[in-house]
Amino acid sequence: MKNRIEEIRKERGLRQEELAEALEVSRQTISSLENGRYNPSIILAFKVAAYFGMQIEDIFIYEGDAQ
Amino acid sequence: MKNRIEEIRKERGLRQEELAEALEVSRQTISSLENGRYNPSIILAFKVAAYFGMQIEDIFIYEGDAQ
DNA sequence: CCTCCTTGTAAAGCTTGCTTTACATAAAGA
DNA sequence: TCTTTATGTAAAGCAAGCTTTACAAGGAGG
Repeated sequence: MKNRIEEIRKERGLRQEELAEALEVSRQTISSLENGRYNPSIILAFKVAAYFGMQIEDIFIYEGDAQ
Repeated sequence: MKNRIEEIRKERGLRQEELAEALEVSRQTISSLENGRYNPSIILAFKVAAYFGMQIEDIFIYEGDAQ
């Protein structure tokens, strides 16, 4: 799974901490997602998509079985 | 999170076990998802959507913060 | 140089997603 | 009645997502 969180966050001029607060997660969670340390839960993916006003599929890119 | 897995599975004439096999998870996982015992990982949500040829948002319904 | 701001990352711990094994039950058919 | 098929669910255990605390490092500005 790749994701475009960092890209979209920066487009909107947000800091990791601001995004974290808006999504009700820790800053480390945002950092970890942006750097691919783990995948979000589906709940968090929905929150991200809702906050950005986008579809999950436009933010998170599933690349087959591996990862 | 609600989901339409059971509904779509039945539309397509599949047993839980067949769907489980196709998605490479256990039958209990399908049963648990259909009965709302827990939410899927985002990877599994992507697999379900890909298998059904639908968008995640059309199968899984996020209902705000609770659940 | 010093300080602040932003980000990266690690460790420990809790919670949740998923597995295997196992048993129960209802429906359908011989 | 007996058996088979499909489904529900529980328990134990491992893996992954997320938290808090903590520290490191680069860039910008005084």
